[in-house]
Amino acid sequence: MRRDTIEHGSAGRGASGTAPRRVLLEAQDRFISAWGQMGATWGISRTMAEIHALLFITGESLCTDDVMERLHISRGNASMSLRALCDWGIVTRAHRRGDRKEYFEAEQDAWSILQKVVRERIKREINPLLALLYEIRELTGVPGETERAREADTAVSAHNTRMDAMLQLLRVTDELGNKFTAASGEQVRRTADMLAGLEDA
Amino acid sequence: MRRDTIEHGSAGRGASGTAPRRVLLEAQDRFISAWGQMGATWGISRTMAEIHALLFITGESLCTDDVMERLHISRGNASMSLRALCDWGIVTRAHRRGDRKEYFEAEQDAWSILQKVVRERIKREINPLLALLYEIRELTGVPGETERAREADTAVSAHNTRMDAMLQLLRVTDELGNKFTAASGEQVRRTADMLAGLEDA
DNA sequence: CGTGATTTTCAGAATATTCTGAAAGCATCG
DNA sequence: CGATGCTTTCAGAATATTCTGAAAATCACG
Repeated sequence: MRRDTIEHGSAGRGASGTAPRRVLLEAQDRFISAWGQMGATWGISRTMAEIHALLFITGESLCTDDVMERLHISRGNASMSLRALCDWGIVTRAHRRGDRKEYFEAEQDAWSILQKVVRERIKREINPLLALLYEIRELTGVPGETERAREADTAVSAHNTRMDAMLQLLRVTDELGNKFTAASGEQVRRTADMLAGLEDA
Repeated sequence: MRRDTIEHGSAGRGASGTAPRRVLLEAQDRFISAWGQMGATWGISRTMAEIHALLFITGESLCTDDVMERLHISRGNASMSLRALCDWGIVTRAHRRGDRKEYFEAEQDAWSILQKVVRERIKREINPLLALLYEIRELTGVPGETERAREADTAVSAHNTRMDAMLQLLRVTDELGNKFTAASGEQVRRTADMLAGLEDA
């Protein structure tokens, strides 16, 4: 994919912003790239991650055209990606009085972003997987019952052991995720500070 | 992508296996599909995840041809994917005396698989991202120093606050991941059992 | 309603990823 | 060595994903 770096410089005209401003724009661009890259490796479309990065790092509410211009993407792409970000709950729609346009802003609390992403991924990916695995597990005997006939079959019983181990792992992961996403901002903040402290020790 | 379900049935000939065996094969196939699907949504190629699922759920050591046949994939694909799984540390090469072929087997402990995947993803994805973000953070002032000129600039200082929040989140995540991947099997098992218990409460 | 501004949708184009198969590489054995 | 059996590599094909742009839908307001 083509990814051109934007020149926020003095190229051309002299009045293109003060030095701190140029540095800020450059830092934003690099943040956007880094975030986009990360999104891509975790199964989120790069553009979606970039739009999110843009809204987060500028902290402003931007309209579709702002996003299109800054990221060089089409209207359709911007529209669809923004909607998806809203569905994930990490971007919200906003309006300005006397302006028909719709503006978007990103959740500004980093931990809250993570909570929302985790919540959504559990709901969309872990839970359906768990349901499937339970279904598959039952093909080879109900876990509770001790089925004589099947317990005798070494292959089946080994299979069941493996399935049960995987199910436990997913259940625990699911539960841990639920605990985390249910935590209040205060709880998360205190825990994070504690863990951040540990790391220096 | 085309994904055909394999018929492990009595179709055609009568001697195609006992009933438990057919059920086992069906359960394996469905596990493989589910696992492949999950891999795909988490940024791992579907085939790689499927091969891993196959090796895990059968518990056997299989050679390249076994994998090719069961999953209907080409030799090249099988070879590359198996190598990648070995690089991730969740599949190991094995040999049988009097046989030149190479066999592969999957780590059988589910928690250990997760530990290895987490370790690798931290190393490959979180750490480089952290490095990038530190670099970007320094464009707008060194965190420690109180730079008068820049502190005055509201936009820059808000930017720095956001960057610092994101950096803290990633540092804590990284550290948590390291703690988890460093835990012994015994520690993990005890913790998991504890958490599994909590969930029923 | 009618008009103009804005947003959404979606077929087809562009791009990126994954897969194949045949050729090249590498051991091991006779 | 040279043949044999197995593995790896990689260019090009197949497939999946993402993006575009223009048409259709929606909306706000007179």
